[in-house]
Amino acid sequence: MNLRELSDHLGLSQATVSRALNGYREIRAETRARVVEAAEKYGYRPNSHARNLATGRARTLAMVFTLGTGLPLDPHFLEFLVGVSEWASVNDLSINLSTPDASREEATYRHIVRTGLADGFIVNGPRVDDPRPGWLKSLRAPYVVHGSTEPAAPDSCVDIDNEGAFARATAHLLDLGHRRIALLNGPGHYVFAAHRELGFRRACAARGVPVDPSLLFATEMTEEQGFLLGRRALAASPRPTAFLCASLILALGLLRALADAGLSTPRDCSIIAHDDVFPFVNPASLRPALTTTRSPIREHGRHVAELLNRKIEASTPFEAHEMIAVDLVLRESTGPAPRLV
Amino acid sequence: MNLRELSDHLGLSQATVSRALNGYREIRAETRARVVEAAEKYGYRPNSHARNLATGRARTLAMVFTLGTGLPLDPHFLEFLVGVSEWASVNDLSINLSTPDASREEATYRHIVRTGLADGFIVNGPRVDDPRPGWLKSLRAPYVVHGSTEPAAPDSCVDIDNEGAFARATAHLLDLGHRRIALLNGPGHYVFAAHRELGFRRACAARGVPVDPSLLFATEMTEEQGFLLGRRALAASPRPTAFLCASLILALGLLRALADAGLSTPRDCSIIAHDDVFPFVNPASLRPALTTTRSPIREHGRHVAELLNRKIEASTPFEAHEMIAVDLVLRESTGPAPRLV
DNA sequence: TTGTAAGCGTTATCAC
DNA sequence: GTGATAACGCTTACAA
Repeated sequence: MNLRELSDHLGLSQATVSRALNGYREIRAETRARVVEAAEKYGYRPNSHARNLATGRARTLAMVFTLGTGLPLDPHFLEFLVGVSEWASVNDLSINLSTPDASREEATYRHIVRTGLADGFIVNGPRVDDPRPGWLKSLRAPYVVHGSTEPAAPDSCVDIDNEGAFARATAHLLDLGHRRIALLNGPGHYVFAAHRELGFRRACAARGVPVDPSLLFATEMTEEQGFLLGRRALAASPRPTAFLCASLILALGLLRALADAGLSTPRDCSIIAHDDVFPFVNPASLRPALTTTRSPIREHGRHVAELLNRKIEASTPFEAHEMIAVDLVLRESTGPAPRLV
Repeated sequence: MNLRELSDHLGLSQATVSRALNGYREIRAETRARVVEAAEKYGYRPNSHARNLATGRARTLAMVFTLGTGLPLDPHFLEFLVGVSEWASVNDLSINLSTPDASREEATYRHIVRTGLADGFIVNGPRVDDPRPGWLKSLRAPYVVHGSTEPAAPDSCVDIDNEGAFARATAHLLDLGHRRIALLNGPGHYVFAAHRELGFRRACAARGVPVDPSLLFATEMTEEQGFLLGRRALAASPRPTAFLCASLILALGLLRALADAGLSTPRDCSIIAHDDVFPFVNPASLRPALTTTRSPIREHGRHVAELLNRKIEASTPFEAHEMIAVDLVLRESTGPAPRLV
């Protein structure tokens, strides 16, 4: 059933039916009701390609996830993606997802713009000196960055206060008397990791506590790395009495390393992990329940989608920086620093 | 740059340019070369909506992931999705992703078909008595199921031999002398879980080993459940001497429960887990390295995409069942059964 | 308030 | 081998 058939049935013109369905003011209420009812009855839905062709819009948001750039395709991305998709569903937009390898990254963006597949882009996992904002600018495509680009860049973005969150977590550990704190951070080429380290250093500096570079780790956020680096950190002497983890997955590995070393938390060693809130690992149910800096990444997705859509619909371009709060949730994995061995 | 502009530049008709670019035979080689070169030079790309409107195809594969149906949105889905997307990218298809809640599930399928957003569907995580194949059939939309639908249903699907894999794993444990084996299975309403239990039971029956129903668990595949159910199973008396886990994530929790109980693997308790191959948890790097039934789920995605595309392009409908092999990878977590306590 | 008609940018069907 | 021209199904001036 297409528009012409429907309008024939109704004895109205295509234009009138189209306007009735699209909520135009000038349509008489009675006519509109008749049209809407008939559309319902026949299950009419406007063909998306025809509509997109006529309006010049794709009603689609694009996410390009480049494989092999060091960003492991982990649950963070999935949760974020779901957030985007939820918002899009509700607002009748589609999601276009592509996963090129690094060599075809730029071509993929250009392809999507040139063919009109999407109206705007979400840039994930901004890297230091990220080329993507530049590409998108020269393609004149709207985009929103999830995370921040360096340094106070003019790109629209939605981010959490990574620096503040890690400074606060660090301060909490310092308050508890910890002086040797290890940081299990994300990969160094990501902006968020740099910001977290900044927060860590800032809190330490504020108390005059020196930072031991050998306790700073930048790594992929896998269980395995959590275990390996945790073990390495614990071999230091004196060993750290507390850990800050950039992700719950890392913390899982760290817990294993601690158990392996016969250390108990929080008696021998405190832990704070950043929790992006995955459905399949709950920090409150771990042993011990983990103290976390918490920010549901799915919600970030909704915010990003909403902002991107605003940019797409904006008659005059604008940039916006949205900052999402991070909670520090105290549970059982943090306690007073032990005497050093 | 659109087709008209390009053909004007070339002094050719739109029809000729279009045909040259689409590889039609009748175009003179020289003409084609000239056209291709110009298209390259001006960065011409056919507008996807116009093309889709003209051809009646969307060149898009749809994945509908319904939230809150008990399928946790876990890394399995993401890895699978990447596989689909990789294949799609290479073959110049798009992915349309939506995540309705359960109440809008059927409407979402209908919406996508009616609006022509996609040419075919991938059905994930088939459930017992799954309504989706029925919906898609009545919508006359091509689809491929990832997994099997009950029982030997006529739906096209790509699946692994869940029953065979778990039978083989169970047999291996029985060979090692284990007689009390606990099964940490996925949620009962999924077909794959039913098949795995079948394999388990078949192997036990073949040796005349009775199955203790209190050692059979059907659960969401989270770390937490692995821990809780592992703990519960270990409290039985006599306790199980081996575990079969439906996922590596469950095994992670189980390992925690074992450590908690002061049990060592494989001395006190053997483990075999099913490994879908995630980038962020590597069974070979766990302590002990886990014996697994292994089947990279990303590869499933590629197979499903390829089969779905064949169905979409088929002039005459057909059904195909593709079975992917599962490896049993022996590592350190399986050993002879201990004397029961 | 409704109808007419001109796009939107392709592909496909004819002629030549 | 190439060129007109008619779809494809919708939106949107412009007319009435």
